[in-house]
Amino acid sequence: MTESISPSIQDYLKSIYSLSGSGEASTNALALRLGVAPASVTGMLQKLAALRPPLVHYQKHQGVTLTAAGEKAALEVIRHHRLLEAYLVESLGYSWDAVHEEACRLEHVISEDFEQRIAESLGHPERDPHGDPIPSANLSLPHDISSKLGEMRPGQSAVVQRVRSDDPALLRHLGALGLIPGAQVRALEHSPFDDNLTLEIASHGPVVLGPAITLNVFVEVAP
Amino acid sequence: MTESISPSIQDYLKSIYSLSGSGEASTNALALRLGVAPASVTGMLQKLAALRPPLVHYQKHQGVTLTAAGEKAALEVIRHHRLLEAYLVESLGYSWDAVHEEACRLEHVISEDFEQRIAESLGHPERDPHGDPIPSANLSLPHDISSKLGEMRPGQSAVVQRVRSDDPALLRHLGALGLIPGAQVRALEHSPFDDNLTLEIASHGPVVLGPAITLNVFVEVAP
DNA sequence: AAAATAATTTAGCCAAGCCTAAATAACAAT
DNA sequence: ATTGTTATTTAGGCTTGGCTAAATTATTTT
Repeated sequence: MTESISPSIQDYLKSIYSLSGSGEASTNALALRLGVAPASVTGMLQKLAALRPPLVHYQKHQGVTLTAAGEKAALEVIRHHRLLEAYLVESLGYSWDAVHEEACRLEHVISEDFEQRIAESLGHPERDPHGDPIPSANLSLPHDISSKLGEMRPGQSAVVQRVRSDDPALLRHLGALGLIPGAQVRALEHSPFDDNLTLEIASHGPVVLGPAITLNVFVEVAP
Repeated sequence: MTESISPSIQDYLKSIYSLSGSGEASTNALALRLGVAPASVTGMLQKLAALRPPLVHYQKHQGVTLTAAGEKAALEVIRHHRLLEAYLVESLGYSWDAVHEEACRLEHVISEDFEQRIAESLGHPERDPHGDPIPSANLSLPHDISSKLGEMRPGQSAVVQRVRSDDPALLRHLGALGLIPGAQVRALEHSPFDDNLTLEIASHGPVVLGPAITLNVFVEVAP
């Protein structure tokens, strides 16, 4: 029935899933994200499209998107990954900057039984430690209504929803600033040319943040 | 320095370790245990012996044993495996017959950090759910002084130490009998020809057990 | 000791996933 | 429209860890 979906394939599906949020994923972008030569990506895409059932829609030179089967497989891996991240933090005392790598290795090998048990022991959490939503057991995801921190303007208040980064150093930095999911923030000032944002973070001092940070933190702006 | 030790190599080392408890491991025995053709084993053994440092002592037609480096690597994997089995039972509510398969997949991918955290959270256990000793963090193992249940004779009492099996069905059966590590038993009768043993298991009725069982359960006989 | 059997090794092959180098297609700019 | 640039694909190879079939070595039996 379903051809075995190798760890490598799972990684491709994950990457295609996140890159094709905005349209189609390009060969180059995938190669960059996967740390692999573009030619290798082409080869794999051809293979994924030739599987029965196909996991991707692929036509030469036109990027790639997931089929329904591909998306299902991707969401299964993403659920594993995010549940694991939550479990590592909640139950084993990992810090949020150390979980990504471990989850990346574990996500390919845990059983559905394991998945269910950690989900249960965590009380079926809806978000991982970075604020990313965890696909439910039937693989549905809530609609995302957050906007970028960098789009806030002076006077607006918001709650941090999600931090998009796997870089331990950046995550530690954000943690030290208190810029973590749930944090209350208020925009104080915006510099038009460098796009810096001066931000007041509840229970921490005000800070000036560049776009490298503000474009990767997502917030829900207060009404 | 150390060439990367792939999951496949780890499996070979594990198998060589347990098979060479009694002397040297043969190509055929390894093939059988690993579920692989004998020719594949030969190929891998040649490779393991050619690594720098070599992981095995190997000479054509003469079986194989681990080098110091090979044994270290084997014990690391075994520590992972047994700690994981303990963790799955203690912290995630697995039954003892379901942990082997999961641990077999996880053992190759967990980090030293993960290992340390589960060891700590379990209070550095000395045995896994089947009674197998867990190598300590510095990879030492206690000397085993147990004997086979099948060697008990009427009148002797003992405590079950260890059950050697990965077969879920057998483990469930033993669990139902109460024949688990820690159980107190007394030999009532021994049939010389079929080697059956009639055993009284504390808090359970007496049962007659064949050698398929009694040779795979290890006990410490009371003085 | 020779022959039969069993165990092991060699030889040659395959699939998965990666690589580099060369060819081609798409896109942008004059 | 032609040229240059960039993105992508093709072609050919490599490594890992398997496989089968045939050859060889070891062991047992007669």
